[in-house]
Amino acid sequence: MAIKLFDSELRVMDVLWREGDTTAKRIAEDLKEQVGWSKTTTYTVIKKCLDKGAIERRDPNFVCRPLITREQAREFETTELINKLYDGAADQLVASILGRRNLSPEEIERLKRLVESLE
Amino acid sequence: MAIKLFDSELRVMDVLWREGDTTAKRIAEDLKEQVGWSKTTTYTVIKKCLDKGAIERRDPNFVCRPLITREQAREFETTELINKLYDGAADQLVASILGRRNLSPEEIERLKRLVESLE
DNA sequence: GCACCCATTCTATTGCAGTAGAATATAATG
DNA sequence: CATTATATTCTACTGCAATAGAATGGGTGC
Repeated sequence: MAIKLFDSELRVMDVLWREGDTTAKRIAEDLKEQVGWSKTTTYTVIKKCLDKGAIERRDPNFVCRPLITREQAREFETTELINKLYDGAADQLVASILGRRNLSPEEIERLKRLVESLE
Repeated sequence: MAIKLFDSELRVMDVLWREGDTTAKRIAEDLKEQVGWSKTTTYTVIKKCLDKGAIERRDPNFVCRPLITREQAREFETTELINKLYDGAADQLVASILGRRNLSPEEIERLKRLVESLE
């Protein structure tokens, strides 16, 4: 399940992740609204997603269903970043973020609890 | 200090981050070795870095010095990722990594201490 | 001061993501 | 059915990152 999704494809996926199974028509309407895409652009990108197995099509009505979860996409992109800039060490990325001090007190609190819950 | 560095540019920067100030000639040699780049490719990319202020040139000898730190580049790219896939919430990214369970016990231990040291 | 070699710049090519218009198929309507 | 409108596909264009060859410049030994 390691598929690179391009930015345009992520836009389509994002609609599906937020709204669940959705007709192509509806996706096109949403993205027209959200990012001004022509509807043919949306259909083209949907096709790319289908071709690479990121979504599947159900008929009638060209209903699109995501086959990749948001978490999978996150993991893929994050791993890519870690390899590109953090020498492949995930904890370096985490350390870097924690060291930035632009986290809110609430975020810190949540993270503390999260880390403690490990193990 | 918010400059987007492309992958090719990051290769040049990486040499500078690892080795410190370095002549263009030497960078070209390194990257020829490491990634098989033609030396003109390296010079072209160095020029891009110069133009966007990521490095500066000292003469004689075309010595390149990085003006952007590795940490700045990391922060930029990481923020980009967070905005693209994590709804702009840094802690979601951290949570996602922590939840992956491909961290070693040592890493977990280090992170625990790190998080606890936050205020 | 000239010829040669290497350093550097200039200019061009390529590949691909992003975008959408033209063409076609399918569904709705009278 | 025939006609129109809408949904869907096909094909093409564009911009730009990546890469490098050709052209130029500058130093060095003779």
